[in-house]
Amino acid sequence: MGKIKKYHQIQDYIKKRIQTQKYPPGSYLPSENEFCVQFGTTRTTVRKALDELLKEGFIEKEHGKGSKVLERGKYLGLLSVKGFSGSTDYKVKTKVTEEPKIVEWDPIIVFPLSEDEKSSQCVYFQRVRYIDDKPVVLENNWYALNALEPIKSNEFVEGSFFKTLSQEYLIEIMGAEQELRSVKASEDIAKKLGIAVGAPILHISIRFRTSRPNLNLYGDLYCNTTEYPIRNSYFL
Amino acid sequence: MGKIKKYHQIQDYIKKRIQTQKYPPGSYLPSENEFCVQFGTTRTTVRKALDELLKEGFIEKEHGKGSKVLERGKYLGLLSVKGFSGSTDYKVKTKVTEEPKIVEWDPIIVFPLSEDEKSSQCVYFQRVRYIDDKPVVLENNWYALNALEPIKSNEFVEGSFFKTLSQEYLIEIMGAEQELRSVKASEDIAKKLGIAVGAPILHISIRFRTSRPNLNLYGDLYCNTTEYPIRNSYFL
DNA sequence: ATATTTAACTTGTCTGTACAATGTGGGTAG
DNA sequence: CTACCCACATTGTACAGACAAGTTAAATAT
Repeated sequence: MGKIKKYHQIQDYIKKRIQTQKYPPGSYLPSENEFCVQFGTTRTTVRKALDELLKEGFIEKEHGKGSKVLERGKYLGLLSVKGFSGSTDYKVKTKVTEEPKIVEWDPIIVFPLSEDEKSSQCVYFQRVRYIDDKPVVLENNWYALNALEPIKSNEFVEGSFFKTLSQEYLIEIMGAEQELRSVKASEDIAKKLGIAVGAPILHISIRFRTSRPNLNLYGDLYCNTTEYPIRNSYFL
Repeated sequence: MGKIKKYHQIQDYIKKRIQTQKYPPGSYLPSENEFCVQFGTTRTTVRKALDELLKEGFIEKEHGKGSKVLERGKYLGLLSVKGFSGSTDYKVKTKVTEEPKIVEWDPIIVFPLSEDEKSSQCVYFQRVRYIDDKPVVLENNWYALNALEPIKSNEFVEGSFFKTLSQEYLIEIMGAEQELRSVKASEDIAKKLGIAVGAPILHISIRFRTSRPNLNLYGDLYCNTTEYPIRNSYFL
């Protein structure tokens, strides 16, 4: 064997089939013994692969039953508007207010760009999130053009940019850094969120790290938290 | 063997020695083979125990060298003031403005209390965090009296409440939920943080889950983010 | 028909072994 | 003295097998 690790091959094989919905969320993977036969290996190695997928949040294991495929993107630790995921209390709608287009980097991004990113132009788009038909979050996004092609918003899988990355490009979010500030709403933001100028607004700057080496996603969010606070939970 | 799992015994043994500083941060654990001899088992089992400690963030492994004890509380996902941990750019000081005392639950806590907690009184204390001698964070904390005795602030290990929990009571933080709001500073808060009334302030409500079954720690924080934004990063 | 038992299948724990890959320090050759 | 090499300790990967524990559905007994 060269440098390729067997458990890593198995892990990637299964991950790819999950991402492309060949193992859809909620379904059970083939049993460990079936994978052993398929890959001509032992349970130790198959279990190592499944353990990795467990840590990455792709599957969950049920003693005596099997390994179940999870809905990816219940992002642990990711900030989300209270009631966003799972809860059906609120109707969340997203409107793309600026179609993805190629522009220069915006100096508003607080994170230092890599040389690779600086040398490239970037793709920018803007969305507004509505809850109960009221605008709550204004979201700006950027990424380097040389790391990922522009994606038209009407090509978004189920209207979601992140789902598109996972299912169409096999790119996963590996982590993120965020900076939070409480600021007064500017005239422009106040107008877009339908609030008074000077009202307290939560400003969040995010850098998402992805599984594609040179691809970072940058976000700049403005949240009206008076009615819907931002939630964040993490475990382990 | 009954129901006790061998790897769990080893895991707990090592964890306890880390918590009580018998394996201090930065040091290396005995090798896997040494643990094998000590516990009369095989490397597979020892490695399983170490894997768990790895996931819990107690150790980190270095190929060819050994397992190094980590400083606990490089809080994955926990909100921290930019530059707080590790960075020596800022001098962070903490002042206890309200000594731990027994009071009734404050209705400001946004999380629902358990029946067990409601039936108990609670311990309350307040601290102010200073960076470069300027007040930046006002922090209120509560926990149920029937889950943990009151701890005097002069008994805090290195002035830290969380270090005290870990080292003196072997209680670890298992996770947390947070709610973030951008609000206007009230008169009281403005005075304590030395800012103007009505200035935008980041209000964070936290519930920490701990390894002690009935113990939750509740926090209510007010942050002046104009100079020092709040940072939050997570990975995996 | 209903309740119980059994068998088959699944994941979880553990033993024992072997070799690969990495890091360290000492010895050797230049 | 320096640079290289080698033996050694450590963690990483993988194999093969055994039994425990939880789940499910079919077979059996009532």
